[in-house]
Amino acid sequence: MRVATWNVNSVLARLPRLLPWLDERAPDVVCLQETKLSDEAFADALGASLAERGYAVAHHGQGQWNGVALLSRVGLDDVVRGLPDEPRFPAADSPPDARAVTATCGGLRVTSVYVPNGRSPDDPHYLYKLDWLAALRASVTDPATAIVAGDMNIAPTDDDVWDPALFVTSTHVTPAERKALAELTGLGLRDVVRDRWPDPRVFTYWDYRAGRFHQDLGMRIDLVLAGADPAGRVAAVWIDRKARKGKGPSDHAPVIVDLDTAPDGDIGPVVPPPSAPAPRRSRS
DNA sequence: ATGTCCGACCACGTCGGA
Repeated sequence: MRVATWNVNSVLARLPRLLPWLDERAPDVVCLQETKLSDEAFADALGASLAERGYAVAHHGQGQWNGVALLSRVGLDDVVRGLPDEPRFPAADSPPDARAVTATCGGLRVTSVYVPNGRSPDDPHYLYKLDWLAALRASVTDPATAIVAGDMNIAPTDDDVWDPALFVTSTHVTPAERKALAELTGLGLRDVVRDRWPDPRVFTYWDYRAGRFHQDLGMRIDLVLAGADPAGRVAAVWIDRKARKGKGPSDHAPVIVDLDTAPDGDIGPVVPPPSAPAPRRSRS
């Protein structure tokens, strides 16, 4: 089962990249962030194309900003939009941002998250970010079968930033944010990209400006956090840098995780074992 | 400081957000 997360920075602007990417990578479960559409507009723009490809969809959108979605072709059940008791910004009676959507897909409880940016450590939005992370942690009730994936807007360590010195006064790297993330992973969630790729300079986001992608000056802020069950079945993990290249990319690259099928589980298509004989090709 | 992109809007340029 292939699980992916991608901050698309407007799903409408990214349609010419998203649909070919789905066809090429064939993920079974996709967490999208920053769709920037209402639920109605998302259904109008993508409903038919996704149904054609076999995806069930749970979109949680608000229009101009934010917006998250889950696409799945291994089941999509018990959808929950938002987080229980999620904080609101700028005031407690403001409408909630569309930043999380959860469903059961292929036997896993998957949440697509778009953590608040924080803007700067002295901004009220930063405190909102910390509160939101606490609500996210509280929402994970069964860590063993959970996957929390998306744009965390936190670089877990200095190895996840192209130049830590430039970020000392910035959000994304502060001890409080990293502590909030550590408390989330402390539930028993593995950062599976870091497990697989322990060296520095493994990035998922590069600013559009100043040729940052070309120079590989990025950050790793898009994470796949996996509970014991999925983490124990990780077969492959990579950051799909190809999707960041070419014409009209998002500023984020997708993160892709392949899970082996459990021996007795009903969690999706079975991958043929490597020993299976290759299909004979007819010459014509 | 800031070489870009995105969506909105009393829209054809400017602005907030990232």
